[in-house]
Amino acid sequence: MVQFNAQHFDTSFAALSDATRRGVLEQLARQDASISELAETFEMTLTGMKKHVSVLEQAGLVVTEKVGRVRTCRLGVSRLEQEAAWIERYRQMWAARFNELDKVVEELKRREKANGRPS
Amino acid sequence: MVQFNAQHFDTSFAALSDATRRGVLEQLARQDASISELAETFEMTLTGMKKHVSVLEQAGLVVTEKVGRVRTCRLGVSRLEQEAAWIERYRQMWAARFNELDKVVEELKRREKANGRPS
DNA sequence: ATTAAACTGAACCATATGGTTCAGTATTAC
DNA sequence: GTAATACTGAACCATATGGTTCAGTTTAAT
Repeated sequence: MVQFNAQHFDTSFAALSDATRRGVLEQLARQDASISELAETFEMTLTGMKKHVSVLEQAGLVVTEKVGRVRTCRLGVSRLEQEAAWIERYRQMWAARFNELDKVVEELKRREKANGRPS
Repeated sequence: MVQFNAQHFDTSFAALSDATRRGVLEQLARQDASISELAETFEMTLTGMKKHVSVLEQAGLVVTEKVGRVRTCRLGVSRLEQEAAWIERYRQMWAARFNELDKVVEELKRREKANGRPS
């Protein structure tokens, strides 16, 4: 079960914080793959890759289905919408903060100019 | 020193994967703060908060300056541009992948319709 | 000159992470 | 029926993470 509370961000950002897992996402974007195939691509044991896939699955970034003896992995429903939104909000706050600084700097320049002029 | 190689994503996504650290970023977006102030907000020891700030600093999300005995923390230069770009690229691959599926579904529908019609 | 405040570093702790090996189980191929 | 394939789970390992306490150091206030 994918979570949607505050922990949600913890889970998905953590999932993205590993190069192998980001690589898995890129591979799955091109084509669905089995655990074996992913393990081979990233030169890792099956067990190791299984763990990575589980992490991605927890984050809702990947879904898997086992038919016969092979488990097929595909991109999940999470389009990282909330994560993109969080980052965008941060960027806006960042911008707002620095616009404030710009205003201060402008104000200082204005005053300096006024002082430089003989009263 | 902030890193800009492949590890860069590891570092910054990991930095974002903790609720306290995301909270610190939001607080700093409103106003610069000392370690003490941040520690108080998040009900944590100074030492604990110092560690979080260090993680954010490593990721370039925060810069600090110590004057006198207080270290002031402010938002850093990283505007998460590359991170936002990575996520956007992922979203586009995701979309492309599902458009493909849509095409397949449409094709199936088309054929079904054709078959349903008496030849 | 003392004392208090603000940080810092080392040491410690419990738990998580990223990997492995080894020993299964279930499917498929021969 | 036997053997190979594909995965799975348990156990283990080293290192990282998120937190603490304790013992400093430096700076500011009295």
